[in-house]
Amino acid sequence: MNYWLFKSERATWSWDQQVARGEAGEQWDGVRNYQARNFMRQMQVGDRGFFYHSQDEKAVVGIVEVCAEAHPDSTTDDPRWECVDIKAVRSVPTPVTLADCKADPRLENMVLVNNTRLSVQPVTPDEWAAVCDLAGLNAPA
DNA sequence: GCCAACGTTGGC
DNA sequence: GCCAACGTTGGC
Repeated sequence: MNYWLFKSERATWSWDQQVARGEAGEQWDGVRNYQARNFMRQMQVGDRGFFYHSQDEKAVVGIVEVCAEAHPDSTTDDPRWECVDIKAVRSVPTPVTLADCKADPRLENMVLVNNTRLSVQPVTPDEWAAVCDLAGLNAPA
């Protein structure tokens, strides 16, 4: 199983909206970036991810699970763009802010810290465990 | 609201 | 195939 991080502006698609979709999940559409798309193509059902609010909150607020592998993005006719579906697993007890990540030496190489503009990115198992720790989860989700 | 970083586009 | 111009993202 692999770990990922999904960024969203709350005004565009919020964690509350994601949670409201329940088990059905929602397609992670609108990505128009090759790097981000390529990561989505690597995803498998059951992979886990962090849900991150960019711009205003700048924090990891929830855990999601991939529930459908990459398929054409229905929001465009352009065949280049694909997306996966994700569903909410749980909210985190304590949101982990970008500042928290920058301050933690375990996360100094995290993509979130070093490539601010990438909206879908991989997370290493060690980083996953460290962020879960900061989020107040006793065991990695 | 500004600006830095970065990706994409298009002219040559 | 290079590179300048431009647009977008996202932190501050």
